[in-house]
Amino acid sequence: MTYKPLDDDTILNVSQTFKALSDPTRIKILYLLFHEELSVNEISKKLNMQQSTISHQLKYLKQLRLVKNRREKQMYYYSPDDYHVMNLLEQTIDHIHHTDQEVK
Amino acid sequence: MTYKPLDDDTILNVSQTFKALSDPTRIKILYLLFHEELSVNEISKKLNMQQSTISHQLKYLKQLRLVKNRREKQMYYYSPDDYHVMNLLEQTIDHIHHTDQEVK
DNA sequence: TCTTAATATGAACATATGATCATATTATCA
DNA sequence: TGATAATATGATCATATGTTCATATTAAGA
Repeated sequence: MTYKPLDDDTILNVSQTFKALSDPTRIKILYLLFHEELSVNEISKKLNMQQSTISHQLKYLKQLRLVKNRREKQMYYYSPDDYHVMNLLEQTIDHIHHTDQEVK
Repeated sequence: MTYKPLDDDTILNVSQTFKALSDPTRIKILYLLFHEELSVNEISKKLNMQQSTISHQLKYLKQLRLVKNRREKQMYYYSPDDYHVMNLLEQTIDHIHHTDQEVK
């Protein structure tokens, strides 16, 4: 494999992708959405967190196009919108589950 | 696929893994080491960054066991130590390279 | 139209983070 | 042993980040 320096755009793009997955709240949200489409209120109830917190994080995830939403009456239903990133998350969860936990 | 809430340890572990990959400097270091074993000085010269900065980040990566080192005379040679994480990085770089860059 | 439900938004704040500077540590070799 | 090379470390600082609070926005239904 030949070495080719990464350009700045790529590095920024990669770091943003991983940063999106580096926060516990965002991980929980994505993991929920992985299994079912949910409204903001449903997410905040399931995670027992403030509606505002969830809304802010959903906005963050939407800006990065990791989730999308659709309106139904007064509610917005969110769902994943990036197969590759969801795959990274799934892989990593699986890997950790299959690895001895006492890393410390 | 059945839904099973993530336990706190797993979430922390996952977030730490992605956080390690969320910083441009750490990405550059890991990408260099992906191709060859290097000393601290060599890394700092290749990246044109301060020795102290590199040393701090290597310590961070070593604590997470993403890199290891071996001594040779006064020098420490660093190399990757986590196949799964290096794989995540490689996958993501490849994916971004194969995706249209004009995201925004 | 008034009220309520659902969501979004902006300011504020505390904490986390990454780089830098100065200096310490360690080993090598003359 | 004294000087030098390579690396590590700790303090400091500016910026980034995540949450909260209060409030705005929007749509639906009585």
